Amino acid sequence: MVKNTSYHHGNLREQIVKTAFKILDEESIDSIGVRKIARILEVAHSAPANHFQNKQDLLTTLATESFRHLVSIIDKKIPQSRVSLQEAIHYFCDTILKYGLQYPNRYKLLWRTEYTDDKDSELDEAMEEIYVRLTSILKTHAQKIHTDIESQAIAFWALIHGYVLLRLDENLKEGFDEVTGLERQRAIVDVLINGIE
Amino acid sequence: MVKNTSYHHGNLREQIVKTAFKILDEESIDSIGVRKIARILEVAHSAPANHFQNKQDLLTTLATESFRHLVSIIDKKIPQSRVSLQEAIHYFCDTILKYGLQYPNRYKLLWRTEYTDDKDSELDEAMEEIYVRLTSILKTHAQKIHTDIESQAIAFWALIHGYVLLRLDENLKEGFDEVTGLERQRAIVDVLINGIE
DNA sequence: ATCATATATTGACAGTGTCAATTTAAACTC
DNA sequence: GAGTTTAAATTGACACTGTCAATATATGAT
Repeated sequence: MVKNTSYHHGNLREQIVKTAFKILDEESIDSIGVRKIARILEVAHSAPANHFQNKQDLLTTLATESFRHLVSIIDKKIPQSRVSLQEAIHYFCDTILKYGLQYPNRYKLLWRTEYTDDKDSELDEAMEEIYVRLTSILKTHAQKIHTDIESQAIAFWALIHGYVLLRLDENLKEGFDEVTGLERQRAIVDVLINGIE
Repeated sequence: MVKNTSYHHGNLREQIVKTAFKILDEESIDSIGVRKIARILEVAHSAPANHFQNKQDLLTTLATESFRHLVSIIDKKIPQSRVSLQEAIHYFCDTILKYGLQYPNRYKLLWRTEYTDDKDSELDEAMEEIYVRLTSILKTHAQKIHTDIESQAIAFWALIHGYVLLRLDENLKEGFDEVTGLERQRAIVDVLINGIE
């Protein structure tokens, strides 16, 4: 199915990324291995080296693509400026949570810089786009906000980011968060919105 | 120095934990290895197996001890009930951030359940204590808070936890958080306090 | 002093990531 | 179209890793 009679694979790089994502989604970050991927694709254990310098390079590619994917999701139905600040913030936060719940390991990979190459400018720029989306929401409603917009952005980002990770790592002990779905998230985000208005 | 002329090491378990913490603090979670530790302690590569079933078991011990350590720090000068809610919350959050900045890899290990044994009840209980500390602060000032105390607790915890991780993972892009020290943290926590009062 | 137990050793196995040297296929040039 | 260059895949090696089984040794209890 994947095997190709020709010596040259043709689109091996693409297949490697695809397989790596599959392992990432079905298992974990640490389950990703270059030899394992090569075995799955029925190719020599060292074949991936032609397309990725090393494992970190591969993970950096996964992170960069994931960032772009997430940004594209956000942009798909980004609220117009006429909606309320609350609506816009909730849209942003809901999208992040939804993505995290759907792709837990991708979400973790996005922010764990020890796995990726911190000198990679493409990754840097892809990540930056997330912050741009959030700050632009706050800026369009700046008239409602008193004081420092940067602190507000960091506050919202820390809140939603922390909550998503707590959910993904199952750090909210039993009974501590039996409210599922988006309800809890809406509640805590509302507290913060209440704090800035 | 570590080497002991006797066949039996005497306190090998203790030494393993100590060495593991050293590697954790100076390098990373993934740098911890049972063979590596054995090499450092000049014992056979399989000696640690007598004290820890496997690597996960060792990491679970590190996490449990770290939780207890963190709780002991919190308890050392936990504010009395007479201080303001704001003071009490700031004390809690500052302590968490300070610990995270001092022991970044321990902090990460605490919440990354994929490294530890999620069936370990000791670890569970040690973690639970953190939440107990936070909720008790909110409860002693319950009169000032309107609505759902659980959501408030989760909101604060998500905010501080998220902020600490953003700092540790260096996810706050350049210029996005040039305010160092506790200043930024105080600012975002104040926003949330403002939201609940 | 003997025996049981706890602890440490040795050796093996299947993995891993990353090199270097080699072979093959495709692409480009004359 | 033939010859050469270049890209991509292969093979083999190296030094690691965690874990298991079999063995050896020392300690503590009887």
